[in-house]
Amino acid sequence: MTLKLHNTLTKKTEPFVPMNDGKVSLYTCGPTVYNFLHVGNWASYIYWDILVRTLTANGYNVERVMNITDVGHLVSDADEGEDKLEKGAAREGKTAWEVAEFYAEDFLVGVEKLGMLLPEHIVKATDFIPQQLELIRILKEKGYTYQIDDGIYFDTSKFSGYADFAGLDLEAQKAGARVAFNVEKRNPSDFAVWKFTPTGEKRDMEWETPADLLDTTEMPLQSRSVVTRNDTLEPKLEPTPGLDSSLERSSIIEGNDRKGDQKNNTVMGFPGWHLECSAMAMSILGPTLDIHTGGIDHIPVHHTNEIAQSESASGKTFAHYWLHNNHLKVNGTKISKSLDNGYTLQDLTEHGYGALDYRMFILQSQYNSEGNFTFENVAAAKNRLQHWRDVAALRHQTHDTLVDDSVKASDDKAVSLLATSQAIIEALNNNLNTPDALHIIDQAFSQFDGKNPTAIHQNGLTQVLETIDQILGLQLQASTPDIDDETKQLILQRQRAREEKDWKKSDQLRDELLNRDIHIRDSSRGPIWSYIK
RNA sequence: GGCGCGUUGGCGGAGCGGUUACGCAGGGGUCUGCAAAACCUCGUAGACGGGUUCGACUCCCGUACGUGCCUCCA
Repeated sequence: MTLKLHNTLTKKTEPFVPMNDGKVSLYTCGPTVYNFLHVGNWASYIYWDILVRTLTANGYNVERVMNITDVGHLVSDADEGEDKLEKGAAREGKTAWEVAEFYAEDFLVGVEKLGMLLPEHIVKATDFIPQQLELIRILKEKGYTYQIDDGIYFDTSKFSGYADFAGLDLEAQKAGARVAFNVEKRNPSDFAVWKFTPTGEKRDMEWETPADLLDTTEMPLQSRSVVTRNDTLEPKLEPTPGLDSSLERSSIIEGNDRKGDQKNNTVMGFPGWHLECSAMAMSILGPTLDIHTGGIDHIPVHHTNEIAQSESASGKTFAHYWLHNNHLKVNGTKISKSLDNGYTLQDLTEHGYGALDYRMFILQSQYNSEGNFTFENVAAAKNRLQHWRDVAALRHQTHDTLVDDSVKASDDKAVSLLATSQAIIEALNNNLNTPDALHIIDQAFSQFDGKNPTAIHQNGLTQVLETIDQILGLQLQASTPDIDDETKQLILQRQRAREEKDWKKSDQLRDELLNRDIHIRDSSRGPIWSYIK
């Protein structure tokens, strides 16, 4: 069966056909590194890791870019409010650069713990400032941008079909809007590609705005207050006449270290959040991508804007396939700061769950369905994974001096296991149906339950484990190493004691094995060991 | 207020217009030195009301509830 994926662009599940045979270019919206990632963030990256592994299993050579947003992502996706990085810096008494580095590092640690493959390119927004400025330059030359007091904006009315991707009803949204928007914007949906550093504010992260990007006729009046319209509860914020003068405001802050900048007519600024993804994706992978992935929340704003600015600049389709993961809920409700339910990997550890237990939990739902995180549900996943590890440990116990693998090859188990690997891939080819893949594995593993380990075809089992580890990344083999010779001796000694009906000694030895985290169960055909975890 | 999505057994969660999903948890039984495991077995899911159909959990409409975005939180 060929790979089928649900494409947000066409709103259909359709066969995946890449631009170039055997090659796939993929862009994944990465984290904004201003805090620890929570379970919902991680879910997204686990699903896209499965996507990459599935593409690879289908024979594709995947080139993937993931960004790390370390500048410009404002508290609101709509370019209002504070910069998340600068806010994080203030909170922790560090610079934005330090905050970004710390959480970017933590992200990579999490990626490893969760058994994810590293993208070919992990890139920071701050390392692609020239490319972002170049993209603005192209958009400006083509007439898609305009400048207002606080930045350079993209005029969404000039990109026909702006509302199509997300199925937006712009008029209805406008009418229903309950908050202020920057009244200088030509359209409520217009977004900043470059924001000027507000007067009086010293940012850790800011860059010189190239002169050719600025409107020469009307230099940005940095210090003018942003006029906002607010038609709800807040009092009207009408600009006070007289105070709305840039010169007056500027003079108030003359004493700061930006005085020199002013003299040179240098305008400092920083990129808009949407810009970085387009700039990095296109500069590394070219103007058109095979697949672009991200969270479902990005459809109406971030990805809509990415498409608008990318396609306006290049004149080409930005991405053929758009995949979106649904959100994970926690205890039946959404993850939000105010509820303090954004559990981190550290929280999981404190509750006794490992990263791979969490990975298993995530795989139990399909990426485009709404999952529900509870510790009870993670416990269920942990038990399932533990069972799989017990099966994986059987591969160390399949030796039988009288019956080797070649004899067992006639056993039907080997054959059915071979089909299992293919069945797993086919389940994933059906729009990454991970729950179905898990079901197939359970079915295959149920063959081993109650079987004498020496009857198991070792190569067959090892091959299936390899497939599972490759495609689902659950590290079944790495987490179940063979036991050492000394421990094996203890097991043999215990067997002898049991044969002599020396129950006291055999129980003692069992306790000693428990101390080594090895659990023994006495099957009708001899002892079977497994790991305690 | 506007736009959208969802509702499957104790919990999680798929496929499918007519045949067991599966997992976790739980009940009963067999086996066993004990323990554990294993094996057998049980619970008779599809929010509610209509419609289409020979037949619907699966398609259509409505109602209720939940939830998401538009607005600060992925």
